[in-house]
Amino acid sequence: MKLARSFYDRDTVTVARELLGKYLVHRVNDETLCVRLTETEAYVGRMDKACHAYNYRRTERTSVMFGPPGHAYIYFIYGMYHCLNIVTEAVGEPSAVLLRGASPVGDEAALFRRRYGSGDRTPYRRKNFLNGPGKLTLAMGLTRAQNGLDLCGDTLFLCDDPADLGLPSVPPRPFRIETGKRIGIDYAEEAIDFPWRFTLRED
DNA sequence: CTTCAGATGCTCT
DNA sequence: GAGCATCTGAAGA
Repeated sequence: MKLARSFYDRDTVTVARELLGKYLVHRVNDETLCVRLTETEAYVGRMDKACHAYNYRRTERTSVMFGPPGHAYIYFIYGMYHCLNIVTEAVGEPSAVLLRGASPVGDEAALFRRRYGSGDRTPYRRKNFLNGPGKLTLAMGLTRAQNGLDLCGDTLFLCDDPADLGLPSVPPRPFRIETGKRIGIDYAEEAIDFPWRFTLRED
């Protein structure tokens, strides 16, 4: 079942935790790219110095976060990577969840091709395949071209069960959530220590 | 396992 | 012009 607008229209930290184990789907041409989310981070513009929209700072880049929840905020970083965020909370409250890690589901070959090209130059590696925000967007074929997309549409969305898409259904297993500090925000002063990074663990 | 440098270009001041 | 919500390969412990 596709996640509804109401799922995203909630407290950002809650959404970040509950996104773990959910499936991200991108339909492009005749391909269905799908991953299971394993790592997220919360960003809240109202009071979080790590957030691009801290203190309600509104620029062309951050404008999507000010809009309705359940949309994609995708930005370009370090000259060569993209990061995908899920916009949360009500209109006017700029906040989002950064998707930092996942595991492949379904057509792994399509994900590998986007991440490593044809494989001629870079060998396909299963290890560390989707454990980073830039890797995730690369494999899922996401760039600024998809910035602002409505996740309640049919192109890019999240769901509870990939079986609805004809993909192999993974039997749900219990997991625990590991909590920690966010990554790569050394400039964020007191917000450096916010425990807003969440990782799915199944031991 | 760890640290480290380099790549590379958009975004905001 | 400075900084960046990153990744990779190389080198060391």
